[in-house]
Amino acid sequence: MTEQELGITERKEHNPGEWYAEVVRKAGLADYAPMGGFIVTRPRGYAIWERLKRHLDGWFKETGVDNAYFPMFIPESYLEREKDIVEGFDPEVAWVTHGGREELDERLAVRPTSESIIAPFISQWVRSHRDLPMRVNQWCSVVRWEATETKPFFRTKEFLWQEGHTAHATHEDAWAETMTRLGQYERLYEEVMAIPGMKGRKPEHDKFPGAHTTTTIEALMPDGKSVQAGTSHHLGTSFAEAFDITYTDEEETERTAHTTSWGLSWRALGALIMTHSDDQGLVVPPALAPTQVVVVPIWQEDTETAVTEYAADLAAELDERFRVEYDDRDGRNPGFKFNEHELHGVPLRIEVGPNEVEEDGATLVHRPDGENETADRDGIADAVEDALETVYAKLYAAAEENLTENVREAHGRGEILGTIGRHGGYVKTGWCGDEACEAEIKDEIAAEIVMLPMDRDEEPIHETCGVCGEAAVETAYFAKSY
RNA sequence: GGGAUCGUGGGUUAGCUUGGCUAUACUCGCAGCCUUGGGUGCUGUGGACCCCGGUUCGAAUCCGGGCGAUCCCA
Repeated sequence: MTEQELGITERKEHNPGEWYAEVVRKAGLADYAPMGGFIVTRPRGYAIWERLKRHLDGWFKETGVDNAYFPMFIPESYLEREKDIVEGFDPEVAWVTHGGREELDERLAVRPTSESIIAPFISQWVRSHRDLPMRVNQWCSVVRWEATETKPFFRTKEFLWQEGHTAHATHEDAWAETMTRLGQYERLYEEVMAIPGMKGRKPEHDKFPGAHTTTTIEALMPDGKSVQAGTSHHLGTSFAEAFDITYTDEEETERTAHTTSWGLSWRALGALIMTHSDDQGLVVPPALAPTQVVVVPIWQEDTETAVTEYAADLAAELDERFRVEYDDRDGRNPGFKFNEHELHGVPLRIEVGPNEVEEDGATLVHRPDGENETADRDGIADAVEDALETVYAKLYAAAEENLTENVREAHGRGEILGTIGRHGGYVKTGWCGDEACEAEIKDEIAAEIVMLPMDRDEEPIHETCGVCGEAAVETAYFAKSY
């Protein structure tokens, strides 16, 4: 009874939607805001976002990206300069029409994305080929007034993200940039979040408005749905033309630049929660956990002094290398503390009682599976380091297994529908390139083409389209998605 | 886009069919006591009927609308 009130009551396997909502609330990550579709990100949730951000931002800076900040409002006339952007985002733009009591002469869009406010400045800043490549990134929030249902972190009307915008001399340079950023997103997912991803292209009809190519990294959730985990767009020259981003080359000829943009949002948090967490609550890989290690002292009246001194000393030593919490709260028994730290997703728990003091050791317990190990007091920090690596490895292995077991091949309408319906996951099949063939699957089972192979010239796995039977031009990956 | 379920202290909830006294219980917070190998016990105390309108002598309960949440289908 008590357990049901404080902990997670829904089972991940039976009711993933409700389970997810419970983890988000009870692990203290977010609350619902008074306006539908908005959330309040609580310190525990924001701390994870900050760590994600720190990793990615570091890699950006190492690879020539500078941070900047642009206004959150975009004049309507700016937004209209690239017609695809207008059409693509029109239904979900929030507008500011008044400043105080005064109606504005020109209404202002709350940025749904910032190409149209950043590009005009890149245009001013780029004069010669020596100014290229030009790279700016901003960490900010954007607003998209989605009509669809919202879910904390996965889909909210306002969300936090980073958006990078670059200009390059050649198509090839821009392509290299696009792939560099996609690679960094993949690295973030794999190394930091312990989630394997698959890289690919979006089909024509699902590209970013106006883009030459939209690339994506997709991650598979345990309920069989795919998440677009990050995107990187080669924008070609359409934005440069619309916003006049030109440069003078070595021969003093004026040329149009090639631009890119790329973004990763707090949807990554949603994917993280959904992937690793369980019926006990949140599970977070060590690299992201606000608290990596919790030390819980366990004593009886006559052992109190010995145990607490030993445990406090141990915690202090570990604190030099890890993010450590020493949980010496009075009036809470160990069981309570264990449950609470499991709910909060602390990757490693260290139990210290009379037995450990006696043996000059410590008991290390892994969050993902409750596995115990004993470590010597000497060299405890190295043992903790190893244990944290083991925790990461366990999480990655489980996620990787889920992915590899859920990429299947199918051919023919019934087989595609049946395979997705029965197992979820990805189904690859030949595709003729016609959107209508995707629509046919989508209408039936709400699965769509989430990805095409990165290499345009790759031979399709089947000679004919899995839906209509015409000649296939490429391989399509169908999946249900968030 | 269509359908279903739901909204009561911070959390979980009883009461609603058949309108009626100070709105139930657990948990939680605070003060104090107790003390620890998987959600310990005791005392005191704090805190709620999603919003607007309607019916009525009287609405948490009935009716209408709105907002919000979850799930299923397209």
